[in-house]
Amino acid sequence: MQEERRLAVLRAIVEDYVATEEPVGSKALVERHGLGVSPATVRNDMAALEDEGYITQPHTSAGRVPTDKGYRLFVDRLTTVKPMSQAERRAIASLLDGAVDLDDVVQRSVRLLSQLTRQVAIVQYPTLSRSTVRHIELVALAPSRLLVVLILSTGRVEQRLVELADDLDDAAIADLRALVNRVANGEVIAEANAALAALVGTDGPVAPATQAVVDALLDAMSDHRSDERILVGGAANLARYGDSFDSAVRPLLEALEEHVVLLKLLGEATTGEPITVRIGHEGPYQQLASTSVVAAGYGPGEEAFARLGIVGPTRMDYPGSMAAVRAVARYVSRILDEA
Amino acid sequence: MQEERRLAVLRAIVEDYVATEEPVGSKALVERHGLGVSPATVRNDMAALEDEGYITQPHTSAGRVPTDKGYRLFVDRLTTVKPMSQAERRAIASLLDGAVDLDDVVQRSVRLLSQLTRQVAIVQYPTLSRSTVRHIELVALAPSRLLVVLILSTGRVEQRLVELADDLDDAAIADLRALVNRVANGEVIAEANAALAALVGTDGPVAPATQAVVDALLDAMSDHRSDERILVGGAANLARYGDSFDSAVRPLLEALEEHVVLLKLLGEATTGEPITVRIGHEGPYQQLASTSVVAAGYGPGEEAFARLGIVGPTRMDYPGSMAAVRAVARYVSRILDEA
DNA sequence: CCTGGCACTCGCTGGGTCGGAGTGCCAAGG
DNA sequence: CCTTGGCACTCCGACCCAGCGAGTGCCAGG
Repeated sequence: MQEERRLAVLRAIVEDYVATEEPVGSKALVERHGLGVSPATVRNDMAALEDEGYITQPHTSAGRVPTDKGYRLFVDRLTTVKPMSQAERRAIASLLDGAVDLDDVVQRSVRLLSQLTRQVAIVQYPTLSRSTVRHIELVALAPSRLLVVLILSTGRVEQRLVELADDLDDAAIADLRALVNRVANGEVIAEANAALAALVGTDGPVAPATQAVVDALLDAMSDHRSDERILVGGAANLARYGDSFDSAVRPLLEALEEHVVLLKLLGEATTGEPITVRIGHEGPYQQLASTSVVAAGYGPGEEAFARLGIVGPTRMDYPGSMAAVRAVARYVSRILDEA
Repeated sequence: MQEERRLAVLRAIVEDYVATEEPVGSKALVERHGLGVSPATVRNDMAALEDEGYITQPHTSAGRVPTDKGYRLFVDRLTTVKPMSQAERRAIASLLDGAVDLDDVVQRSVRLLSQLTRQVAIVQYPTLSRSTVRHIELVALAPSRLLVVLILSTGRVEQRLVELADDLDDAAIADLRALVNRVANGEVIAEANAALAALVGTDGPVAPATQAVVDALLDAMSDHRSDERILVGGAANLARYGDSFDSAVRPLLEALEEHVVLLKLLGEATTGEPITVRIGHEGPYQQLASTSVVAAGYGPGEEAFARLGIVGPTRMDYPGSMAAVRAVARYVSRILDEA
């Protein structure tokens, strides 16, 4: 069955090219992999694969290199996400279990991912949108200064400083605290937002202090920064790119600063598949044509409410990266479940 | 006065080399700077400067390049930190004034510094050690689950989740809250730490809930991570290094991941001078021999309690970098003063 | 002490050669 | 019909070599 062998040849090409970073020729291929056929046969297959657009040669009379389309086929049909070894699982679990709070979980995840895959890792902070209000605290710093602290179910804490026009005594603060907590506690952000807005939106006059505190809360909740926050790590791995500095490292280095771009990369396909792979040109960013993204959603329960992943050269170890990303996403989800 | 002219020659060499990134020869020097002497004269001066170790030639019959010692002399004696332009000051002020909390201040500072200097920027989060306890909040998430929130004067918020062996009612929680706040509020971290420790250190039996809460607080306060936290930004500027990828970019990229190393770089000379410059080899890290650090302390009041700065190639615009670092440090200090 | 002149050094550039890896094609064999 | 060995061809990359030019060091004269 020659169709099957052709796919085996493609797989071999991808694996060899990923390993050696050099165009792979027919002779080396039959030697390194036990294909059981002659180089000439492989050459025929390679010609066919090239016709179909799965591989290409950098120049006449050089070996073959996988195209983006070739990687795509490899990822979709020629590989299964290999499970992590027992030791790796333990390492992941022990590192993540030591986290003390949400920020720490995110930081550790980034480090973990970048070390496991030896690529640049990206972890999005859990978005506010699906979390609920756990508690609102008002602290009087001075008679006319109030610290408003918003604690969310994801463990995120937002704070705002409020200057009041007139002084408030403890009882008034307690009343206000009780009021906002009664209205907002346990609600999803959007609901809490609406409820608080309604509180001051009624016709009757509203105490200026209430107004100020509610404003601060609305500001903290609608804070888009939190939705867009991500953490990047492992940039040192870019140093291993070796060649192709201009074509790959430079644009990526620039993209890493643009968190909005990274979010788009991570979030391109939020639905369906548990793990998504974007390869090379498959995306709106021409400058990132030679980089790939492996990402997965994570979050407590079934619903993924934030994403994490890695970014690397198209020439990367996809099975390994996918396994690492999936494993870390699972463990982080579990941690969040427990919290 | 030939001594003076020699220094002028050194200054001209540094400036030209920084601008062109190429060894500078005697002829180009007299043309680009109005030195008023002939190339031959400059050559004599250059020979003398080379004897003294301030400049060197990459190979015979090439132009001269400043040595670390030459940069040092340049920074110490040949340059004054030029004040920022009015427009730049306004830009700094307006960008930093928009910050909503401490994290935001740090993030904006990094962005600002990296944009102003076009180098990699590093900002250390204010250390806990000199901040005071503003408020401690206890939130009952469930009868046996308590969220402990520690709010510090610097605006930092630490939180810990505490699982209690037995349930606590609201009154008990209120009592406990009042107790820890009475003991710790307004105290410097170290004092609060001691006071809290004393609370459970006495001979008499202590309620397990109190013990658990105090443990969580002590943990949060002694948290060394906070002392070591820094934010890095502007790594994309590394792409401009162009040449010397292996010698400069790679080790620096690796160092950027090692926050401990960065802290050492930033903190090397905490005292004395308002702004410190480490040039090339002047430090324990051989791999960073071709990078320089410009850093300054910042903090409310007179005392600097954290540092910020930039990292770049030894071949950098020192006057500009120093001006930017100093300006940002001042503005951040002012912001913290107000908060 | 500065300056013009002069011989010298040495890295960089461009052209030309050569070897080797790899290909495509073809004819023969299973 | 697929596979295989053979063979001519292509083309990259390494190597060598010469010429150029920027820059230097030194010296003698002002």
